[in-house]
Amino acid sequence: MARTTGSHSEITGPRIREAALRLFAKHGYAAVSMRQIAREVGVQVGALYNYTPDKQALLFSLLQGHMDELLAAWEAEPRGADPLARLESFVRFHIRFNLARPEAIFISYMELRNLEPAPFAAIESLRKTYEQELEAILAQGRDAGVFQLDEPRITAFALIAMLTGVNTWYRADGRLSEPEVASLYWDMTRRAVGA
Amino acid sequence: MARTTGSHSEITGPRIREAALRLFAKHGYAAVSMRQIAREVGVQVGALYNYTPDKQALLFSLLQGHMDELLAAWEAEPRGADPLARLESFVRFHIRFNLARPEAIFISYMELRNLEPAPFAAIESLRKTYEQELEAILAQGRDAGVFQLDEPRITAFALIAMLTGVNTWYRADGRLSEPEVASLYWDMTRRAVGA
DNA sequence: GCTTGTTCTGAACACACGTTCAGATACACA
DNA sequence: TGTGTATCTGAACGTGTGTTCAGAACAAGC
Repeated sequence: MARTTGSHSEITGPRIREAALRLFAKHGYAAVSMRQIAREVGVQVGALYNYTPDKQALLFSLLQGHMDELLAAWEAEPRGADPLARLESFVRFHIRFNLARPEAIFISYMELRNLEPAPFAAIESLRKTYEQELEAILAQGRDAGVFQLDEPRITAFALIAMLTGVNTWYRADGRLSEPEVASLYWDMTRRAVGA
Repeated sequence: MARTTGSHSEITGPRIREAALRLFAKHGYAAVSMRQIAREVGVQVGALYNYTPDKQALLFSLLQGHMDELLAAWEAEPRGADPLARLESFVRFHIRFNLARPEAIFISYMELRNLEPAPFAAIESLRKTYEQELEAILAQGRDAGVFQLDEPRITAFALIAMLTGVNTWYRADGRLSEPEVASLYWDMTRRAVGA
């Protein structure tokens, strides 16, 4: 009754994060207990506190990790030559990235209110950075005369909401493949911005 | 220490529902306790159980009430003569209705997972009915040759997600009025469906 | 003024919560 | 093989949870 055989922080740490992510996404942060997470990992509650100072820090860490990954992945994405190509890149990237991480996306949109003001502001700032990437593409396209829109920021909000909505209905074993879905959304996007 | 002066079910009942709606929207269903709701109403916990058999039934009642109201309001909306006019009606109705009830909209999208399977299915069915209203308009417009789209259902999902997103950023004291916002979204919608 | 039904209080129930910590065991390295 | 560190257990802490219910005070109609 103490350290168990085969126990390693490089194993237990990620397993805790994965279990927390899955449970938070399924039941909601407030509805999930630390004991539930521990049970999923196969460990006693106390052991969790070797990996997080408290429950909220665990949520924050998941959210921040996700946002960092999102921004890094977009940064690494090859960007198109012109605004139209860049917009298409964004649309396809957003759908591909989101469909690969439905749980992280879910908690990023649902559990922000469970953060204290300071952590909340930190995540909000990262999200804003991402939104501004799209907003910049839209503004450039408008200035270049390829997009017809008056409000780049609001258009960005509208498009991101539309694209993120894919996660609510898409099923990997459904009728349409992910690239097909991306093409459908790209068509709507292109038309919505008047290109 | 018993029935208090001026106490009436026609007064306390709605106040409980309003307090629950506000608190659920702000903190989430699981994070709100029955004692918190009671405190907001100015009553002891036990009194709540004159109005709901349990906590989850209170949530379900709020969700169902909201969906019924939504469907009834759309039913009462004057419908346009052709698919294009009907689509514009839908867009403006959706934005107007949602912006008037941000809290109900919020919990309708966030707290479904806190319902047991049967109540969940009941709400999902109502939501589906609403989505099919839009889907029907889109299919009619496509058949009439006024809309260019291949997938009415997916287009409906995309548009509803886009329109509902207004609630995440709109502020009544902001730069744009509600009708201005509705017109912006109507422009995007019209173009997205190729009309 | 009395009676009947409505509405609420106050206390209690059993259980779950997040968090802490001393002690015990396994691992890593000398 | 022995020593120090990393990791986990088991138990406990105080507090909060949803829910129940007997009894008390009010409202309404006669």
